[in-house]
Amino acid sequence: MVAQRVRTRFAPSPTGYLHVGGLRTALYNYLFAKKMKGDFIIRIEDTDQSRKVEDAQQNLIKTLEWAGIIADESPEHGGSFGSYVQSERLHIYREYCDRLLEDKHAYYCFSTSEELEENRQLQLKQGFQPKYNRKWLPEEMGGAMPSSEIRKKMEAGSPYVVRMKVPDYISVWFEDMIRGPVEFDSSTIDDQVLMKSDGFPTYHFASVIDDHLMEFTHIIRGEEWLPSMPKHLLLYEFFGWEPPRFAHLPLLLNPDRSKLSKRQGDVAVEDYIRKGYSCDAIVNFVAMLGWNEGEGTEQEVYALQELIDKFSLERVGKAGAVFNVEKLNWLEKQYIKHRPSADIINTIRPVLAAELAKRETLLSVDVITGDHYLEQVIELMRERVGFEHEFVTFSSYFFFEPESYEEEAVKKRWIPETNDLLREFTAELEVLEPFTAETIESALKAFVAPKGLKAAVLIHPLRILASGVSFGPSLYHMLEVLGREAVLRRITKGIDLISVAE
RNA sequence: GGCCCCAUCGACUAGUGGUUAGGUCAUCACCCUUUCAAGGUGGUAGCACGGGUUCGAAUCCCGUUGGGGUCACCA
Repeated sequence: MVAQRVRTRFAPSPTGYLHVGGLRTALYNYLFAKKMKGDFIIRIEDTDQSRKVEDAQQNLIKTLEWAGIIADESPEHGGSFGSYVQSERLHIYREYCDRLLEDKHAYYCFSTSEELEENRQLQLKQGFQPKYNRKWLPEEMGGAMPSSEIRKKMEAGSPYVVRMKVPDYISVWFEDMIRGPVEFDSSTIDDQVLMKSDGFPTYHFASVIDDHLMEFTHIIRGEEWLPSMPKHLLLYEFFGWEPPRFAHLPLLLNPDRSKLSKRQGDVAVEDYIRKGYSCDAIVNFVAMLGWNEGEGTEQEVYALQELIDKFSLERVGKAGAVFNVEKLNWLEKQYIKHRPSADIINTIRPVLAAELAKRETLLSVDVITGDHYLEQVIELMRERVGFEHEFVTFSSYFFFEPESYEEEAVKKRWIPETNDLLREFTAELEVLEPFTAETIESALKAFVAPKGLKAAVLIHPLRILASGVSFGPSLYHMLEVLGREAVLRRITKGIDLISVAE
């Protein structure tokens, strides 16, 4: 057999936002395809019109692209295997359904949902596993329903579904690329509905047909699909198609080890984007949830291209992984530490603009929105923030006057002489030339030494007056960036306020 | 409940018969230090249990327990 070009897919249903588990599934499909020099495709599974959400499709694709996962073929970009939206392929499913009907691998079923439910309850009460009772299985297929009855219903225009006829007592086997051999007994499988009464196919039917027609070589999906493998395999067999290779990924888990879900934290990728996580960190983090390079590697930080180069399905683990935000936070910090300031400026400028629209600043807007100023703030703060937007929000004193002073810190750092010392030192700052971290530092030390005081008696009050808070970057550098005018203004104002307070 | 999957520190994991069971996050202590971070050093902490196989099991087999998934005209 000639080696085929690898084709993988991510097939979400447009019912809302992109789930982080979905992101990982998409990512692994993408990484595997790219690693194998193949194609990654997005297909939209919208066979349930009732759950369809407006704009979900575009959002899904947009979010994947945000993460750097670009499809080679998709509803948005086209491709030669379209349409990539299942609701636009109804005629195809109809055609293949007819084939199954003709070959006696499927049959019409006119049972109503009430009837089905009644049957289920009855079986439950009798202690049986609930299963479709095959009431409408035709006589010629081994059932009890005469074809005349079926014809009568048809002619009356009664609503129906099409079910697949699962053979009794055969074993279905396949080799999962992650889990190895898995075996099922067909007697535990229900006669799955293939076509719903609204004329739409079910997931199971549509995905098998599309996976074959779109020539996917590998199906990489979540473990929750493992139990429906026999249905899918049987369909391949009915059609005489060779199934692709399958890999079922372990689930992403809540801290309590149940399937990752809302209610126990955020599950939408959009939630994390909104909080300020970068695509670098999210992708890196999610990639490591279930995959690792192995072989004694101690690397934790991987760029997307690096993941592509190193990815392999063999190194995907079998056990579920807890989505641990702590480590994600750490990763985010790693990226912030090393990201070029120009990139950071691009993302924080809008944040700053939004703040500026809300609040007055006494600083020069031209200066504080300029590259030079922002770059200085970034270099002072990059090891102290958890998210990029915190360059603005966490250290707002670089852009706005402090509105209050940390009470505890004032109490701790103020002695009776503090304000007098501050006044005296201010006079020196006024004439200091140039006004740099270096000169401020030596001025302060020279000021304090003859008095037999420690630098700390001024350092802490200065920080509090200049920033409003007791923590932050190097004081001297902070004052330099703020500039003489702002520093003097803040000290003067602060002395007044704090004197009054005492 | 039936079926299926899974099982190394609190979390993510390395480990494929012989290791003082390694790394990262978190946590604790110390160092650095004007604060907060960052960084450095060190520490606490793990092979679910029971049987086999073997000279030797975290590693192989069986069972138990535990966890999870799935049993729709949803995907």
